[in-house]
This record gives sequence, structure tokens and C-alpha cells, in this order.
Amino acid sequence: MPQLRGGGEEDLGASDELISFKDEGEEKVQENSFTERDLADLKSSLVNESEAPAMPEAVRRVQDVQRVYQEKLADHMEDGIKHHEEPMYKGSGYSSYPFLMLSDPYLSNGSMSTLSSKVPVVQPSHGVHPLTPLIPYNNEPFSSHSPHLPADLNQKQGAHRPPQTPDIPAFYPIPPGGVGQISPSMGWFTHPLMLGSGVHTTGIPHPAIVPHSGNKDMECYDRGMKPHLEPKREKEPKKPTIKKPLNAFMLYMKEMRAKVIAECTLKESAAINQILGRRWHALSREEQAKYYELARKERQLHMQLYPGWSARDNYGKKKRRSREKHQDSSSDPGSPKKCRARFGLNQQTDWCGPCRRKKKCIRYLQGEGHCGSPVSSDGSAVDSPPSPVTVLQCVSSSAYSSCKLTSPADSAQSEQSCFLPASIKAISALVTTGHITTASCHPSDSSEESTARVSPTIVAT
DNA sequence: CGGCCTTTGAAGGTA
DNA sequence: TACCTTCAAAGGCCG
Repeated sequence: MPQLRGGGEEDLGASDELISFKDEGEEKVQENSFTERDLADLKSSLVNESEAPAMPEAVRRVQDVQRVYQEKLADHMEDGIKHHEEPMYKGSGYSSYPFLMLSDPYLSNGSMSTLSSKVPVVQPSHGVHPLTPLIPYNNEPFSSHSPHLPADLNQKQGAHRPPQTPDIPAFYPIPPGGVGQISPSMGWFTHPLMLGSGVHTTGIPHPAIVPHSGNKDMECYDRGMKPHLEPKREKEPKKPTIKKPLNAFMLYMKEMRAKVIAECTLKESAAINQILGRRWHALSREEQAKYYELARKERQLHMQLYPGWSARDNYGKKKRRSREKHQDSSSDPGSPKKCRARFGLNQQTDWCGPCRRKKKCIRYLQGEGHCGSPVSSDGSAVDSPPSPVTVLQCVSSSAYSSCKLTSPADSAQSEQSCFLPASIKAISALVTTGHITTASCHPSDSSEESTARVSPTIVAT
């Protein structure tokens, strides 16, 4: 993965990113230079575009809105909420970042901006992550049904937010319609730091704060009304959930999901995510770098908005099934346990995917006899051997789809049966229809299935 | 109704 | 330092 460490800035990614990209060459130096200079170029070019005579109307509106927000915030600042500066944004180009993010949808004739030059921009039908306004995929107003739309921010986090730099408001997305269209019914939001006493003039909450389910305030927003906050206050106010900022892959998924759905006529997220995972690996470093940069900005912004927040805060809010760690197969003391141990750090290209992600090794913990390595878009194995298998035939049942597989590496073309869990039967359907030509097969990692479990790898759609 | 599935990355905890 | 765990999004599925 790209290391977008730009001169003095904090890490853009975890060590995982470094690991993944090590196998792609030694262009790190070049990569490192991407963020600062290229971002600056991007920004200036976008600004120039916006100032050009041919600037689309929407872009001008964006600027107008940003100006309004700047003025609004200045007013708030004068009201005594100004505490500290955020030097990290000063002169870093970050202040213009929203421009970077927001310009895309508004650029003329749907062309993609530099930022997403090679990444198709889709029009998701659903909502936008609280901070994912940074992502330039939507030229629609926010969906009023977005689960991210917070309803009761006013009484919650927003009121406790530290004062903000004038840069911040510009980070937020501008509806295509401009200021005049900003309304709660659109799910538009207000920077928490602009709230002052907790309620912004627009009364629109910040989407990073997600109310708990059953919040009637949401319905208010859905109906374009302001929420009834006062009855709420009488009760014990539930703490809103501040979501984690999206990482690069999540941003990528949000942007590409609709496209994959359209292409593959799939709806099941599990299957779609598998495809997206493949495509993610197939992305060039430059393409991935865009998303890492977006994610970095999101994290920065998130830290600014919620300084005391920790991802740990949300632990336990999702009920997780008891993990299969009880059945940890690491009870094989003699053999190499992990790709890491077997290949070492300097042969990370030979690591399986989970090892690269510092997760449980699927290759040597579970034995080496299984077929199945994900396959990149060019058909080569991403995770190194073993070879992918070709799906010859799939027969769906209620619970599983049984597929006959053959491995190219097996010259005898002996067939073996794998079983697709019901959750990915849709994949097998694609196989049978010829949309998918290759799949990989992993042996069952739990005792509950004696059959092999197919983890389909999408080669062509 | 709520957890599961499935993906990658980030972050925090543990050994 | 290495490893592990949880959560972030999404929506169909299932108990």
C-alpha cells in the first residue's frame, strides 16, 4: 500500500500499507512525493478551474457556500468559541482540500477530476458517510434516509466540540444546489464546531454523529422538519455514536459499490465486497493513493471534530458473535505457522493476504493442500500459489452451491467439489451464467463444515 | 429485529 | 514488536 507520508505529516497508513506495496516495486520515493506536491498541484489546478470563465455554475455555488460558511464561522468565532488554531491545516493545503473533494461532481460534463481521474465516479443511491463528503462521488443531495444522518447532535457531541479553525467548514460538502438548497430535509449538516451553544442556525446536525435507532428526530429530518429536541432532553439523552472515520478501502467501496452492483447485478454486500476487494488489489498505486489520501483527510478531520474520541468508544456497540478463535488451528507447533515466519519480511510477496494484513494465516495455519488464492484482474494469483481453480459447473441448493472445480495447475484436470456457502450463492449464479470464470477454494477453517468452502475470486464480470 | 456475511484498513490492547 | 480484536459500510439473508 502506498505510503503517502508527505514531509512531516503523520502516517497515512499503517504498516500494512507499506507491506502491501513493497511487492510492487521500489518507487517509494516517488510515491512519497505524491502528497505534498501533487496535492498542491491538484488544489491549485482545481482552484484555477473554478476560477476559469468556463467554471460550471455549480462550482461557483460551491465557492459561494464556502464563503458564506467562512463568514458564518467568523461570526461564531466572535461569539467567543475561538480557542485555538490548527496549524496543521495552515498552509498545508488542507484548507483547500474540500475543494479538492467537492469539485469533482461539479466539474463540467461529468468528467472526473484529477483526484478521481481513473476511478469511475458513481452515483450511490444511499447516504454519505459523515465525513465522506470528502469523497467526490455524489452530485445528488444527501439521501434523507442516510443512516449517518445524525439527529440529535445538538444536544450531544457537537456542543462539546472545541472551537474550530475557519478552514473547517470548507471541508463539508456543498449540495449542488448551493446554499439555497441546504436544508435539513436533505440531510445537510452543520459543522459541530459552528454550533456554538449547540444549535446551529440551520439546526442541521453533523452526520458523523449517528443517533441510535428509533430516533424520531430522524423522521423529522426525513420530512424536512426540524427535530423536536426538547422532549428528548427531558429523557435521558442517549449518547450518539460517533462512527469511525472510513479507511481507504471503505471509501473505495462506497464509491464503487453501485457500479459493481450495476455490472454484476448483485445485491448481496458480502459478494460485492469480495469483488471490491479484488478490484482494490487490482488498482494501481496511484489510484489507491487517492483513497489513502482521502482516508487520511478523514482521519484528520475526525480528530479535529472529536478530539477525545477513540475507536474504542464504539467497542461493544455491535454485538459480535463469539469468534472462531476458540477453534484456532494454531495447534500445530512443528510446522511454520505463518507466511511471515516462513518467508520473512523481505519476501512479503509470498505472503497470503491475511498475513499481509496481520491476520490469521490461511495458508500454513490451515495446511497447504487447498486450492485457492485470490486472482488479480489479470488472472495472476495475488497471493501467490496455489493456483486458482476454474469453475466448471455449479449446482445451487438451498444452502450451498456445489461447484466442480479444476485447477489449471493440475494437468490431469481432476475435478473436485467445493461448496459455496449460502451467503455467496449469488456468486455461483454468476459462475453458471459465465460472469465469473475463476474461483478459489479454501478448505473449511472450522469443524462445522466438512466440505471445502469456496471463496470465489472474480476474474471477469 | 438484529446478527451474519465479506472485504481492507485503522486503532488500541495484549503478550 | 508482533499479534489480535473490533469497527467502519452495505444490504440480503436467516433465525
